[in-house]
Amino acid sequence: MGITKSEIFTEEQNKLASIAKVLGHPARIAIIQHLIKVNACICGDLVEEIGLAQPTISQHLKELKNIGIIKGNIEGTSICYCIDTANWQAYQKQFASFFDTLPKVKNTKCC
Amino acid sequence: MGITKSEIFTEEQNKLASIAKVLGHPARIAIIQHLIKVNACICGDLVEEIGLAQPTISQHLKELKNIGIIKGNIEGTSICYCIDTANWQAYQKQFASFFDTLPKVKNTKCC
DNA sequence: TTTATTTATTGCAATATTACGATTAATTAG
DNA sequence: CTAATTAATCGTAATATTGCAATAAATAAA
Repeated sequence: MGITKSEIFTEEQNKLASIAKVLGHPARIAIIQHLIKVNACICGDLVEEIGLAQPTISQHLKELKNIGIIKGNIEGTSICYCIDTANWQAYQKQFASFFDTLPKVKNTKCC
Repeated sequence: MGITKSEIFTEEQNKLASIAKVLGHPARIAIIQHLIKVNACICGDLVEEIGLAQPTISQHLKELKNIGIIKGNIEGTSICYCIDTANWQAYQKQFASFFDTLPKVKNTKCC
């Protein structure tokens, strides 16, 4: 069906999955890494840097903006994008605590 | 096109994205969380616990196994699944260092 | 060997994603 | 106002994902 049954999962599970999903594309990872590297830049810079068409980069930026991991500021005819630090740190914590839930002790039951 | 241009990205970007992509579905988050909770269990348990059809759970298990975040051990007619601790910790570090690349200082350029 | 149990695979329908050309805003410069 | 610049949106093609019924495979129990 191609449609996720989100209603059978907790809000926490859906939220974490939706963030992971957005991070689940190399172009979006590359966009984030470049934004961190240069602090802030415009869409056209990312088009050059990454090598995808402008509408494609614009679409990826939209998804990153949707979950709030980046934000854009209008500057004349262009839009200056950068990481949304507050949300970044919140997501950092969410992933950290997700990975931290695994006990450090060895499995005994099987595996 | 629905096809990702992986060749224009670094191996690191593709790897991180592919892990995030697998984590980008609430059913797979739920499977992981249940495996951590009960240490190890079989496919049938997850079908009951999560409420998706057996082939669907089996497919999600396959994707989790593909990136090595879980592993399965044959036990009679059933297969005992659990977290692959070594890979788990490797991925934990990868995500941690990804999130850590953002400097803690304030943006000055824009945003 | 037959039956039961458990999981994987196949095949399919519905929907989502990725990518881009063409076009449309929106703003600035002249 | 007009032209130039920049980014968003629209439309569309190709492919991927999600989910499940039906079936197959693999092992254990009788």
